[in-house]
Amino acid sequence: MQEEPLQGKALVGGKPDDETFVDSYLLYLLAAASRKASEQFHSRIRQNGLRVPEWRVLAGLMDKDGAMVTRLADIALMEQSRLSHIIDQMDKRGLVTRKFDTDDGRRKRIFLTDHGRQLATKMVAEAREHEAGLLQSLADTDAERIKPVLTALLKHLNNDKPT
Amino acid sequence: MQEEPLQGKALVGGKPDDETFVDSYLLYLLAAASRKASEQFHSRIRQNGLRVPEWRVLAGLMDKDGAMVTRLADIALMEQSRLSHIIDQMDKRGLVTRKFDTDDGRRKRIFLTDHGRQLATKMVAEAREHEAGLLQSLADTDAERIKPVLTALLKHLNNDKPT
DNA sequence: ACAATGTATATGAATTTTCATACATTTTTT
DNA sequence: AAAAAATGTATGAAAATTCATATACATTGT
Repeated sequence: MQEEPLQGKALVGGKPDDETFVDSYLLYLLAAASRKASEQFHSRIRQNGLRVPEWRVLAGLMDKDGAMVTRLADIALMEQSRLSHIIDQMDKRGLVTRKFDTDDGRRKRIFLTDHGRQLATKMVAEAREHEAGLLQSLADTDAERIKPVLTALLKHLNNDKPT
Repeated sequence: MQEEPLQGKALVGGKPDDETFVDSYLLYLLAAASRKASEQFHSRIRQNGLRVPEWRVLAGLMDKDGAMVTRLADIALMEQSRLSHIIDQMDKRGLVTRKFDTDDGRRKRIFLTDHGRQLATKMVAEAREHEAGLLQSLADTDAERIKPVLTALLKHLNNDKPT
């Protein structure tokens, strides 16, 4: 927690583009694009009394209602134990419910409640609306081609699964 | 925390593709691509005794050593207060150091220490290496075109700054 | 020159997230 | 058919992150 004096603007500031790292680093571009693109919508999520991970769970369940925990965690881009905690809370709030899987006693399957589905439906509509605006503002841009590119990347990433 | 019986595979599983939401939702694709693409490298980061946000700080400083806190938080994709906490820890570990800005007494500027720069340099090398592998495995794929597309998207996102 | 307003960072309590592991069940091996 | 290994979920303590706000300095308007 030391504090030294000296050093001002002088030393700081831009390098020539060919010396920068992050701006041309794929994983950074992905993370940055995701964060910056999502910022606005994330605040809409909060305005609806949800946190981002909860929204991801709702959205995931809209596509795969009754998903098992592990699968849902994968879809919702979070760790299993975190999902368990979040399900606890969403269950208490009456948004989702757990049911035993008939075939495999280890599994629980997560379902939207009526209330949950109602909220999810509303949010999906907002999401689509927001996305439309985003995509429209992208028209006539390179970024326009982004969806197929991301889809291809994801497909690729899901194949030769990690080390 | 209720647990009901019944319900198995029967109700679960895939909808036709045109009914799914997340798989065609831009913000989801971005978040998923980012997470899945980064997974492997993130474990490398931890193997080097860093957490992901710390790596982002190091990487950011490689490009903009002496950045002010707010700017660095933006680069490192995190909130200002979080960065402050992280700087505390990195400072204690001797990776970075705070210096007063001569021109504006409110500002602090963050610099890599020698040790920090050494580690950052090593990690950047690893990152580039890892990225090369990723890009290579992408060759002859749509995803190949991803960088320019993301760059365009980011540029766009940074212009008409949020509402 | 002085309020008033705005900006930059730090701080600490509250909340969220992670990490390691426990527990229950299923699958595989012998 | 046991035993061993693997899988699915939950749990709780530890650690990280957020949120609201304090503090300090800068800028603006009068």
